[in-house]
Amino acid sequence: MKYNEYKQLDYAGLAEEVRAYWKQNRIFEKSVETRAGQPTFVFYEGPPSANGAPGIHHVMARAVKDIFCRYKTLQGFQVQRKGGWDTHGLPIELQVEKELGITKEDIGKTITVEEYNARCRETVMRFKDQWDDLTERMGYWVDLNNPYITFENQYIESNWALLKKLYDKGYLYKGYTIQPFSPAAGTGLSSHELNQPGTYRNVKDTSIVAQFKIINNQKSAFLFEAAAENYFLAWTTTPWTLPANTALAVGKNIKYVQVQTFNPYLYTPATVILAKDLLGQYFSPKAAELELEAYQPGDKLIPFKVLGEFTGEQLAGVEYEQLMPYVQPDKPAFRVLIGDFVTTEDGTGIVHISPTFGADDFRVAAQNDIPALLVTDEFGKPTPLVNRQGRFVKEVTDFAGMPVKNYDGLDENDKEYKSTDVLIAIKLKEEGKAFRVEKYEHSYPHCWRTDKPVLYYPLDSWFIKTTAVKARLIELNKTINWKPESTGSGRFGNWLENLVDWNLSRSRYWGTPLPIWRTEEGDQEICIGSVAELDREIERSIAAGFMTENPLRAAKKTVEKPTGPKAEHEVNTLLEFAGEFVLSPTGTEEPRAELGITDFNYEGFDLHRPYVDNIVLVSPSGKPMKRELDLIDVWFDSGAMPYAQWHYPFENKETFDANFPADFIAEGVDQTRGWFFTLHALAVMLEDSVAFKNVIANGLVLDKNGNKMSKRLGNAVDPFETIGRFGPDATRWYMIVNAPPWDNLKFNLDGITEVQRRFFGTLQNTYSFFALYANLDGFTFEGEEVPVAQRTESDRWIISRLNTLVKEVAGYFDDYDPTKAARAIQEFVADELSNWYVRLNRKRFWKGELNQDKLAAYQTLYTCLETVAKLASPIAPFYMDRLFLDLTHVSGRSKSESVHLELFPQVQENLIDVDLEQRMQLAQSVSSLVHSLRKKHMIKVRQPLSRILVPILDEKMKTQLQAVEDLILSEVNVKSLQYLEDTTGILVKKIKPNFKRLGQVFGPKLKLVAAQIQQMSQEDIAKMEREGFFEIPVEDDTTVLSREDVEIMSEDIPGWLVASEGALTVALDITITEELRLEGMARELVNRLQNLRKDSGLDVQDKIRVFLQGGNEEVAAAVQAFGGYISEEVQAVELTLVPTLTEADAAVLDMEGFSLPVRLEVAR
RNA sequence: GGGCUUGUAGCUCAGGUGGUUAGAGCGCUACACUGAUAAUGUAGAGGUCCGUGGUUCGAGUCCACGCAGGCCCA
Repeated sequence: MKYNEYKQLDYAGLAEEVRAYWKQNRIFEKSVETRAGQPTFVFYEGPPSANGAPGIHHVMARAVKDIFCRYKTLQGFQVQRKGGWDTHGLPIELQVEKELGITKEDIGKTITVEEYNARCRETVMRFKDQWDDLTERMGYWVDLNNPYITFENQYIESNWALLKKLYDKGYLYKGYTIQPFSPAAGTGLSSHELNQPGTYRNVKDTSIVAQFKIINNQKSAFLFEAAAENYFLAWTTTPWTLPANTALAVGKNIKYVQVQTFNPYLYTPATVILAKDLLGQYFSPKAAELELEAYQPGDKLIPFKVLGEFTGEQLAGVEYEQLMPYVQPDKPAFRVLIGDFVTTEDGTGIVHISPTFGADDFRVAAQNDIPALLVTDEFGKPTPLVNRQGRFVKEVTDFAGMPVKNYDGLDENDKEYKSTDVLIAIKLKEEGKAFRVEKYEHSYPHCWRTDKPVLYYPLDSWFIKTTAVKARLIELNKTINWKPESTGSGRFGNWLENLVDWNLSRSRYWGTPLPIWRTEEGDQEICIGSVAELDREIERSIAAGFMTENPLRAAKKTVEKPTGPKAEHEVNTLLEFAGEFVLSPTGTEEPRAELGITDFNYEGFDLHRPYVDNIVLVSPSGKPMKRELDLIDVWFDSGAMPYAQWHYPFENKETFDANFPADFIAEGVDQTRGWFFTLHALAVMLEDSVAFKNVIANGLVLDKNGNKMSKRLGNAVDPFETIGRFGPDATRWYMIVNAPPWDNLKFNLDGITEVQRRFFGTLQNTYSFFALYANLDGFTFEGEEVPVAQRTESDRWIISRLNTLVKEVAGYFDDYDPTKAARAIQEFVADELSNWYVRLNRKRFWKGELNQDKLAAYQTLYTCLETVAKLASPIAPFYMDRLFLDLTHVSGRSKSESVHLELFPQVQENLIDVDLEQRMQLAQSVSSLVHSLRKKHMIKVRQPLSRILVPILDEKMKTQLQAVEDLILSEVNVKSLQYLEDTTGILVKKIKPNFKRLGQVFGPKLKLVAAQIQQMSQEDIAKMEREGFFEIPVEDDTTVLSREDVEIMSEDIPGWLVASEGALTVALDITITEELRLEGMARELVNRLQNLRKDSGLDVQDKIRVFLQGGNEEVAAAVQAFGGYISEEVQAVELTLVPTLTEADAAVLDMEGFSLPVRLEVAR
């Protein structure tokens, strides 16, 4: 049997062949099956959304996932990889709306929710085929046949079960969030709607800088040392929110000043606090000269005096009196907080906080336990001080019923018109609570439907009370191994530190419905946790007369052909897809009590809107309950994936237990607050556990110039094209070797070419070299292995390096650092295996019979190749599998069908020889220095030289060098190596202070000492070497230097050619004797004859007869002296000098200076 | 605006705990080698280590403040 030989390797074609082989032989499945019963390594697939085409960054992300799953499989773990699809969410809705040319407004009008959702269901899987294709082509092993799909009923049911569990623990509650709200339209607006063109407009509003009176207590005492009355100045462009103020925010590092001055409207003395940077906005420099005492009420210039300066941090916690005391809070408020959103760009550097009317305000208040001001409406429900019509509630007596913006359509140009903001300003001025009132022009959002101003307003929302487990979230996060570490402690850690409750609600259509049914008054509700429970409740509702039939058991319905202004084909598409899931009979007539959960026909109903919305349940007191219309955040879908992918807790309990938590996940760093968080939050709340133990947060894939890839800019790289051109292995290798996955990758196709040449090309060359000669010699690795101890120095060296490599690579993979693993492998293959081991040992492979030495060479090289194939197989799965199989098919050393079914190589510590690795390094350095000397003096390597001289520093160095002496001599073509032991008087030496050591002793005096050392003469150095110490003067004193305080190295040997590298010095004798000259000539002849052999198309094993034309004395002498050597090298059975050769049958060798006719005959 | 992160040769990247001549590969130039040959070796050119301050005998490395790019959040 022969090793496969390749003329020219097509990497992409090879990968396709291997892919087909895997498919045919079910290698992926076997890689999981054969590990049954072994410890599991759990991996979670973060589900991609298939509503867009995959990009090159997905290749990156998935390569990272794949590498560790393959690696752990090699380590003997069973690694199940269930694929998944994320199918809900706003992007899908927006895409559908764009395609149909509709807006959210049309849903329920020109298109039914049913049709709309059918369209979403179709759209979301549109690119599934492309995704599956890429997955296979790039070699990402994941189970595509049984993926979890978030829109399936079972998945939704699992979500419901989890929500119910949270509900039962009291973690699910209804509250509010601050959202854009249009009182004129009576509806909330999405950020998408707010981003419509024309919604933001420049308007002139009344802005107020209000004075908040500081309470004198322990916290604020430092302010009252200088003044008896102090006020905070806070600016707002929405004065209508001032009655709802409950706090003020300052910037932690912003500087604030305390300023004594006068109120400009009442002319009363006032000491105010504001940001130092903004002092100039409120106080004229011209007034700085004025005396406070000279101030007369009504003076245009108001004098001021800075009394003190503080940071925001010092002001935090200071309390003040409520500005407009209409409504009282239910817990302590009116305090200064630190807010990261505070700036000194405008205003006063102090921000007024009204938790009901600002998103920042709400968040910072919640984090600091500051209440919002609320009143109770006629239904007993808490409401803010402004109602849903945009008017003040009656409790705000002075302004009761007034619209906070001009919702009555009054003419604002009318002289009599006064906005509510202006009325508030007037009141504050009168009370001495306004420091400045002025018109302010800014950009403010307006409702795209009514053109009226939008308010930021609290809207009902369902929350998961993540803050209740905040401490535990933080604690458990510390047990997670984050790559890079900073994402876990920094970005994710900080996020947890500033945690707010998880807002679950989404006012949309295509997603998992919130399974909560409520009475109209909200006094009774039920959270449904399963289809069975819903079924029971429906039956109760039917009994109570609220429903007539149970859709979970209903007969098949068909979708009515929609009417309306839609294109015919769209209607058909809708019908087509609707048909796949519309209700069909369950076929069961059993009484409901007997219905087991799995008895439901999950294809027979749909848990999406609108079907669930049509279900009306009955409350314990007999009232109807309707579903809360919200959908839940899609992030819940993906965070629930550890449970829902198995339809847990309804099925697969054992599978779930065996696969929770994950050992490893990997996604983009942008998932920090997305998937990483929702996985973590749900696991902590539901299981009091982490959801994953190791996580790689990978960076972005940018174009080669570091710009984001986008279709619009046309710089996006097509993954199919790239893989088709370079093959998946080089693509993956490039991505991994170039930069750690968590750094952004500047993706450059040239880089793949380079990787292909440098790594794959070199490895393939090495394999081809091996295969060529192994086939000739019939080497199949049969019989005994030559004991490593009996192999050559270089064999043992490469085997030692190989084992070191195995250890390193396993360490890097274990540490989730694939880049270091790839770099180590690449360096080994290119520099050590190919450019040193193979180069030095070439002759052993093609010279002579298959003796033990040759066998050892084959075995060594084979072992290296096979081991490299295993080590690199997680990263380059196709190529390495082919390499592995090409080797093992002949050797039979493994019967595995694939390298991916193998076990990772075990390091053999006893084969690692550090001394040997060191001396080979020495050999490489010496050779490199000799090469460099030859180069400098234009002496070809073919010209033998007589000797090298190496000054040795100690005995060990000598022994080390002696062991590799032959290697060096043959590599550099020199006859002998001499060791120079007593160097005194021969070597010129250089001395250098050991700064690290001396620095610690002398500190500031180091410079003096160093100067003294550098002035030491050759005699001084010799004395120091002899006696082991040396005295030098330092200032008035002397100090004794020991041998360790300095470094001494050779610099020159007079009369020799010298080169040095660090402490190593090499001298070369370049005298060329007659003998050497003839040998050089012989080598030239060998070289020319070899070329001729090759040019004549001879096979490497052909024997020849050589006839050289006589007449040249040099040639004659060389043949005379080295005929045997020449014959052996060129495999000549005869080497003869003949008087004349006719031009017809002779070739002419160019011998640099003369021509030499020659005739070759193949000897049969 | 905030949090996190990156910035070292033309390009891609290394540079534990501070130590005086800052490295590698690619690319470029020159030379050599030639039974691995679309390979290989040797040498050379190429650096304000993003900037400014500071700590230190000594800073690419530590600290502060900036600048530029990126991500997330607002």
